[in-house]
Amino acid sequence: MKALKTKERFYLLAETFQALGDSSRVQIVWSLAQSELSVGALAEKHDMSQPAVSHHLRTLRNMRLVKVRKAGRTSFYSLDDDHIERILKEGMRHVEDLL
Amino acid sequence: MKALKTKERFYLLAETFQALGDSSRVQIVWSLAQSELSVGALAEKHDMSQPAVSHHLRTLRNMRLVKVRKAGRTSFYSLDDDHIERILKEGMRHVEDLL
DNA sequence: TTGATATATAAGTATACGCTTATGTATCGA
DNA sequence: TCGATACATAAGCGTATACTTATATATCAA
Repeated sequence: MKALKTKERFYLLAETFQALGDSSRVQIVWSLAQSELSVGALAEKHDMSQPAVSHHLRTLRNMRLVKVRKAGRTSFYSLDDDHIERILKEGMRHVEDLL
Repeated sequence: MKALKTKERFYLLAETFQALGDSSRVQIVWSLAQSELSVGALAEKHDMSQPAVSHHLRTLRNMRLVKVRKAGRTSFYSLDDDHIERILKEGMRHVEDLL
């Protein structure tokens, strides 16, 4: 698995950015960069339906941007690794320069 | 223009990542991180049609990820600022961890 | 000016995506 | 066990996006 073709790496890279390329998802990820949150808490915080949040979290999980910790019937989500927050912050710095 | 609403900043952030969230575009941007290139050179390098490349470059220009320098009938593209390359590299580090 | 080159734009089409509504699954409390 | 809670998944719909083909604009060379 180590010797993945260059094209496939770029494909994964694009998929990663695409996962962040939605207003709802990037706000979810931003919230998770501050603290671990449950699905319901995310839905309430961002005024979204529970299925919509769940769907977005699956997209983010697929790209390993977030991870789950299950406790009883509650699923707590958090960022999967340190890269994610750096990508977000660097992206936000770019956006701030646009203003 | 400085006091942009939080929601709008996240919307721009999502648009920025979305611009990078395509396999063709992210490869184009990666190439431009190495050197300035013309539209034709990019089309040849990545085996894409000229209109397709031009269209992608417009998307990237809209988010100020790339900039143009015109010389005669040739348009040379390069990255717009330093954030872009850092976002790419950090994203690639995340992807490498997936392998 | 004429033809060729380099890029940009437009129109049309096929696919992908995000939302809502409805339903399924698992866990807890009584 | 039964009902309620928390989350996940499925289906369906409307919109957005990425490509190709065709055409427009601008510059250079002769």
